[in-house]
Amino acid sequence: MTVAPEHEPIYRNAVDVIPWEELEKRLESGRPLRVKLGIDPTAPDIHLGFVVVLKKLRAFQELGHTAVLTIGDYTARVGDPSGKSKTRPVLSPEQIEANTRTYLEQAYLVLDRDKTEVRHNSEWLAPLALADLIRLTRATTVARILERDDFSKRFAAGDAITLTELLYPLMQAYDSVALDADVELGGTDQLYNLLMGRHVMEYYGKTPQCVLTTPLLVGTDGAIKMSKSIGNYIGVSEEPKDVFGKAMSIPDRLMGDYFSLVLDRPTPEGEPVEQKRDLARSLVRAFHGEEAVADAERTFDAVVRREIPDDVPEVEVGEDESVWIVDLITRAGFAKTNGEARRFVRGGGVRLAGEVVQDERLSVSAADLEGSVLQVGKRRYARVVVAR
RNA sequence: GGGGGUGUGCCCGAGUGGCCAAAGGGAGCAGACUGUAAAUCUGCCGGCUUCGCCUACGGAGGUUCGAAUCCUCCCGCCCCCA
Repeated sequence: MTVAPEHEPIYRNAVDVIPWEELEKRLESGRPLRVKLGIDPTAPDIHLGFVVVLKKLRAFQELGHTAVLTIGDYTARVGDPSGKSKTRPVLSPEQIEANTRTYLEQAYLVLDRDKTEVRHNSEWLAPLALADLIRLTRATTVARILERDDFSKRFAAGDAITLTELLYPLMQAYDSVALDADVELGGTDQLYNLLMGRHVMEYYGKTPQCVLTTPLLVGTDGAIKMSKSIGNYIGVSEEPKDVFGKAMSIPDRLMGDYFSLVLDRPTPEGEPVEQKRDLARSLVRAFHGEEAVADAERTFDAVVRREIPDDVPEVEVGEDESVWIVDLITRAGFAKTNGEARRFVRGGGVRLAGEVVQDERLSVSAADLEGSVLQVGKRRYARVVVAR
């Protein structure tokens, strides 16, 4: 069996396609496939790492298939205890709903709204009775669950694994049963869960879904996969200037990944800096439109040249105050504690009106401060305004 | 149900009565260099208007002039047996 050329966008960059012959057969059948992608509404924003798999879903849509975006509202309510011993805070229905809303809005930056079916897994998980759950648990065995890499590692390391966590793959798999998924997409870290979907569908007498995984995008730190909690992410709804700046801070060696996985085009020829500018512009364009590009780039250049950007945030001081420099830094939100602010000054990282502040005890009257720009570190600025 | 182990700063991890705000490493932040890259070097890295004070070594008590270090109880986690 060979792959039809028009299906190339489906397979491009895919890591696992299981079983590919079956997927090919279904693609060939001419019927619109139900392509499932699950998202957990645990954080309010989508970042580039998720865009990778969204793009893949989009590729299916382009070929006329149905994207089934599955919101894990029920699973979010239970609270996924994955990762170490900390139980994640259980989200309230309101938070979940709010997250879902922004999620969808952002997802439609990539997806075709008209070919997207949005479902919530509370729809079928909430009504499950204990007997139903027990039936579901019989679909697999402890050994099978534990063979999964992260579980086996944690088990071997003697870390805690809650029963809820063990149930997670089953719940996700049950989503596929309820949705009659033809294909389920996910990052490579989802492979196990996706395969569980196949297994459980079969157990319920359904035709097992095909599974396709996409690579995990490494974050801006160049070290590990992009994640909100690590802070190495670029969010699709971030300010254009931040998207641009963060893109410029990605290590050179990741250019190829970003072009191919996020922008879906080959890395252009040229110097690394130029490639990166291209990337930065393209990202801003994709999420904020062409008109935001020039401005973001201008701001970036100004910051690099250590000029003061046009739109600096303001710090307010009282009319008659004499303001201590350390306090000013904290008030501007550049330091969480006075101690931290003090350290910035000691380290020579603070400028006021262009002058490096030498003495952490410096105090300046509000009148003298008015209009001056406070700079902390290389690229954080605030303009002092007097409240009257 | 029984037995054993363990709990240190963002993370890992030393420390077993004073010299401990606590070694070392990682992460992070700031500075130099630069392309908001990589590598390297330097400094900082509990709080406080800081030559001092306060809070801290799972929690609560206790012993002591003095405890992260010793004792008691409690809690969490892990392992083994049942």
